[in-house]
This record gives sequence, C-alpha cells and structure tokens, in this order.
Amino acid sequence: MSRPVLTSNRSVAPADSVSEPEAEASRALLSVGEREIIAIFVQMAQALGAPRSLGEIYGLLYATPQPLAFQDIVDRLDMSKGSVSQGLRFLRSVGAIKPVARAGDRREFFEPVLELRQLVAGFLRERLNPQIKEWGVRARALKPDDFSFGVLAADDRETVSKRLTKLKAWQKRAGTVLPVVSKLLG
Amino acid sequence: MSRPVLTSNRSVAPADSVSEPEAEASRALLSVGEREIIAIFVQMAQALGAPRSLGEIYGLLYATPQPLAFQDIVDRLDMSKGSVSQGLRFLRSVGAIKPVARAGDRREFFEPVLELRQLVAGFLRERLNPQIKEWGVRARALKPDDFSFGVLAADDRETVSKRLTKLKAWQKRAGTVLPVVSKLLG
DNA sequence: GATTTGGTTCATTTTGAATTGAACTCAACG
DNA sequence: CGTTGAGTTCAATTCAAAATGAACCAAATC
Repeated sequence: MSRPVLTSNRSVAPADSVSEPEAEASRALLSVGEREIIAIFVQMAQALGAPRSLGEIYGLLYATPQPLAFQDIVDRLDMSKGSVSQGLRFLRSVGAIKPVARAGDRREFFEPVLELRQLVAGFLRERLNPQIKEWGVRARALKPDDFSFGVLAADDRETVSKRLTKLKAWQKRAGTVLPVVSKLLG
Repeated sequence: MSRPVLTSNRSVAPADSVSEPEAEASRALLSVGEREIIAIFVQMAQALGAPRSLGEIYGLLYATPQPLAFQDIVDRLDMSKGSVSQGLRFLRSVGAIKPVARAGDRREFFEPVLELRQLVAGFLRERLNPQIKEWGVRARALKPDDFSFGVLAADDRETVSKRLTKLKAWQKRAGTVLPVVSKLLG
C-alpha cells in the first residue's frame, strides 16, 4: 500500500510552475503522509459507493496545507485532466471543497471544506435525497392489484397492501431523519 | 464520474403486460407490481453501492406475500444459483431477511425483514463501522512530519497538525452518531 | 449404496461505471 | 487576430466488481 519514497523532492510549493524533466515515478511526488491520507479518503469514497478519484482528489487537498490548482492535482495524482475536471465539479457541487482566488493568478485554487457536517449534508442532498424522493413517487403509484396476473387471495392481498404502506412509511421517515443526521454530525 | 447512478436499467419502466412476443420469457413470470418493487430496491441498492442482485432478491421477497425458497428465486429472477446463494448469504448476514422452515419440506424459505431499523443497523454494522474503525487506526498512526520530504514551514506544520486532529475527531463522532441514526429510524 | 435434491464454492467471463485522451471552448495577453 | 494557458466535453477504452456456471458437497430418499 504505502511504498518507500526513493526520490527526494523538496516540499512542493503551489507556485512551482515548472514541469519536471520527466519523472515516471509520479507517485514519488507524494510524501508518506499524503499517500496515507489519500488512501483513507479513497476507502471512505468506496464505502459510500463513490468513485475512487473523488477520494484521491479530496484526500490530496486535505493533506496539503496550501490550496492547489487544477494542474497541480493532475500532476501530483498523475490523473487525467478529464477526471480531475469532473471530480472537482462534483466535489464543488456537494460543497466538499471551495475555490479560492489568488491575486495575479488566473487559475482557480481549491481547498477542502473541513466541516464534516457540510460534507455529509452535501452528500445527502445531492445523492441520497433525490433517490429517496423518486422511490416515494414510484411506490405511491402502486396498488395491490398490480401484484398478480389473476386474483390475489384475500390474505395475500392484505399482506401486499401492508407492505406497500410500510414502504411509503420508510420513504417518509428517511426523508425526515436524514437532515437530522447531518445536524448531529456538525 | 459517478453522480446519481441511473445509467442503464434493464427492466425499470413499468412494462405493459401485453408485452413483446419474445422478450425475456422469464421476466414475464413477474407481475407489474413485482417488477416495480424490484426496480425500486435495485435503485436503493445501487445508491448504497451494493450489487444490483441484492436489490433484486430483496425486492422479490418484499413483493411476494409468501416466503420463497432458493430455487423459486433462481427461477423467477432468472439469476444464477451462484448469485442467489451469495446474495442470500449477505442479506442474512445483515439481517435483511430471515429464514423460515416449512413442515415436511427440507428447503429453506425466506421472508423479508420489514423493519427499517434492522436493515439500517445491519448495514452500518457490517459495512460502515469496520471501515470507520480502520480509518481511525490509520489516521492515529500519522504525524505531521510524515507530510513532507524536507522540513515543513511552521505554519504548514500547524495546518497539517490541525487537520490530522480534525480527521480523528470525525472518526470518533461518526462512530458515536451512526448507532443513534439506526435508533432514530426504528 | 446409489440417486436425487438443495445448496455452496470459486475460476472464468461479462458488464457497466470510471477513466482516459484528444478535440474543443473561452479568456487573457502581446 | 494569433498564440498560449486554463479548463471542459464526450466518445472510446480500461478495469474491477458482479454474475455466471460447472464442479462439488452433504443430506435426504429410493
């Protein structure tokens, strides 16, 4: 998982615009601590079913005291511009990172939002809530008679009806509990 | 990138019962209501980063008033024995379904656990908590000096140190809040 | 003790989400 | 207005996770 650093490369200042001659050992650009933080966030991302690239990007920002620019991220993670672009977009949309401007530099820099509450809230808002709403809609459209080709036995009909009710109740409760959760975390 | 996982769905749209002459003969074994409930649970599964087969199996059990046996599930979902076996194992391990015996029948039958609290608790226990514990361990092993090749500037060191502290705090809070959540849902 | 039934295991294959990369836009600057 | 740097888009590709299926096991049944 964490491999020894072979090349000694001094601490990387954000303003360092020069591209190195050609270092194929791109991962060597990351310190042990950075790699470990990134690994942790990758795990978290995967546990939530999010792409690992999100974990890598957020992890790198988290591990770096100074805000980073787009190209810094591409270089240090050795990741394609496409992935970084999409990753940053998503992270911004859920409020996990925030852009900061720098005088006399037209690039955008990014730093991580450190408040767990905001991260969770963003995640719930963007990913879970829309889903929850949608299964509510679909569930409400169903009626017991949809559940057979012929006629349901009375007690089966009863059971199905109860389960449909329960499903709608779930949906409702989930919708009210999730906001509370993000409060609790903050 | 990922965003709401909605891409590609086999049979999600409420299908007309007078369907194609030769579609998927096996799918015709499911009523409209069953297919719709299954589709809902598949969505839920995918939102949580779980394999769709879990959603299908649980969905089928949820939509069926009577407990089902292994082979029933294989037949009605047209799914391989391997998948069903593994799916049932997982669902049982998180307490999402429970086996019921039937007199004079050596097969095991399964019915869904309807209590949302139990499902969530099982999920947290099996999937999230172990992860949370692990990143706690990894985070605690790190110290600010791991974050550079040379010497960190004093204020960067300060920042890194703060972030490490914050990360450990997250881990702790997550560990205490999650159990509360499952209480709230039940 | 052979056969059938109910289910598991695990090496291989499939598949669909994540990633890449090349073409593109847009703004700044000389 | 030509060029350069910063970032976006999206079709094509990659790759890891999920699904398959054949071999296997272990109780019942004949």
